[in-house]
Amino acid sequence: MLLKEKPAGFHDCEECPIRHRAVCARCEADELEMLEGIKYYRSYEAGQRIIWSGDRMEFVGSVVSGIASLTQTMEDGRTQMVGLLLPSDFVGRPGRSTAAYDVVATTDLVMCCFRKKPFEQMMETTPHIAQRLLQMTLDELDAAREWMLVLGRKTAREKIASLLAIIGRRDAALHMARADGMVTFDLPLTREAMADYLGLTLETVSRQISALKKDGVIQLEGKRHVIVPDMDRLMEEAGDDSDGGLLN
Amino acid sequence: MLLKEKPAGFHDCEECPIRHRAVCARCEADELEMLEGIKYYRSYEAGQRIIWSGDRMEFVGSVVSGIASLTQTMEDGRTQMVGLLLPSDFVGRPGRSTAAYDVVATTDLVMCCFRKKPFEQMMETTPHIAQRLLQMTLDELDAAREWMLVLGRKTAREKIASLLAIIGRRDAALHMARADGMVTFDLPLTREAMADYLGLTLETVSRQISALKKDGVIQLEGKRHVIVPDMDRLMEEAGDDSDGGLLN
DNA sequence: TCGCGCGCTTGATCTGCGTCAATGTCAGGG
DNA sequence: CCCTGACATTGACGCAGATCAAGCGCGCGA
Repeated sequence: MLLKEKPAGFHDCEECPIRHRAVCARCEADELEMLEGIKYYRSYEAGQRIIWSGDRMEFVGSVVSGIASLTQTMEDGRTQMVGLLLPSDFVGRPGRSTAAYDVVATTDLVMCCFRKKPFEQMMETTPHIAQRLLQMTLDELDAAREWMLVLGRKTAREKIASLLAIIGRRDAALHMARADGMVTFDLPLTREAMADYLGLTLETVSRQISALKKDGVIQLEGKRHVIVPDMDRLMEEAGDDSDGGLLN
Repeated sequence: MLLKEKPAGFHDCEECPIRHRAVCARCEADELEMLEGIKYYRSYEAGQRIIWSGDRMEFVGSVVSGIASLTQTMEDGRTQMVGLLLPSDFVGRPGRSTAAYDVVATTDLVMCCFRKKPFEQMMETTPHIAQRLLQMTLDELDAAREWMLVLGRKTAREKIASLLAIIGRRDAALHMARADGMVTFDLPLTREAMADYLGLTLETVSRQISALKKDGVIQLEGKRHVIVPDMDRLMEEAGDDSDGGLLN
């Protein structure tokens, strides 16, 4: 759905992720903003497909709120999620005209979009955009490669722990670590989506979550709300020696 | 080993991959060339480790000849290859000071290196470099994500077929397709390296290669030389619906 | 020329996870 | 209130691929 107004809580350039964390490290978004009809907001419902693999890409943009996922599917239906897009993450590929993966709204979602052609022209005349995009793309590449280790070499239990650690870490950074060291968050994914991300079946995901719960690594409230009493323990379960953050 | 001379066959900027396929889409390498001591060549022997994960990165560069691989290793020794670097591929990450993965020379290798600091300064003043690097990084990201599907969802047989298809395709493009449609190449990897790339054990790699041979999908001359009578058949075995090339 | 070691193959057995199937839980709608 | 459908859990069973182990082929240095 195309939004006539900027979504509530997002005024002008100020809170727009393009400005803060994505393209516009030095406020090129202001300039984009001024170009009539280039920038617009759009909302999607959970489960809605935003882009089909192979489609023409009409826009690039970034996630304002909600979660989207990049997935690849084989003819026989096997699917693998290849990227999890969180608020401020960039979608699309300057210089390529057709999409390489499906993009699906995993939760209700608001995107901030730019028409592709003018954006590309903008990129050529405004060096900071390319430099900023390069940094973001390198971050995504690192994340993808870290995930390759998870997919290729970790056990089901370690996979689950890795996923929980990533989501937990991100949430801890967002909401500040709690005094008692506990980390708490809602899982934004169904068991099936987790399975697609981890290269498992949903049954295995469910079993391993139950096992982690039984062993006291996590606690559950309902199906989706996770409490991690000891983040270090969780990361140990994940077989994780990395610091997880981007150290630079 | 630091080379005093440019390696045979590589004169000035002309054949340097930085010029042709990597950073220097519009000949910035000429400028770099002029900066004393910034650019140099270096050779490594097969098996030699070029960079340890966590090390300070002193340089960025690109592969001139040979094959390098990016690998991640867990404390217990499980390792996953997260990238295969072929001639013209870029190594290193502007803006980050420590390496995130091990880089290992899989074959004898020659690299073309730039000292990192001056290269970064160069990038700020020469927009085309960042734009070129962005395109390359996006390509690598696509490759990494395609590989996530292989790691997460494909069977051992499909994994092997996928790897052979990638190498074969690349080689076919390089040496031009043969009239009879056969594709022929040498495997640049040991069975163990293939296993690390595919998230398998070397025994499984060996067995599946034998199986593909028995079924007539490939032929072998010695251990390493592969003949693919029918590339389409191989790609079918790989479960591959993608075009493989970058369509743009 | 021989022996040594490395890369590779092949066999036997084990096991983690996929598969199939039944059941549980909960929110929303009539 | 119950019915329905989406999501999740749990159990029984089988198989692809890991693990353990033995042996092969070939290049290389003594």
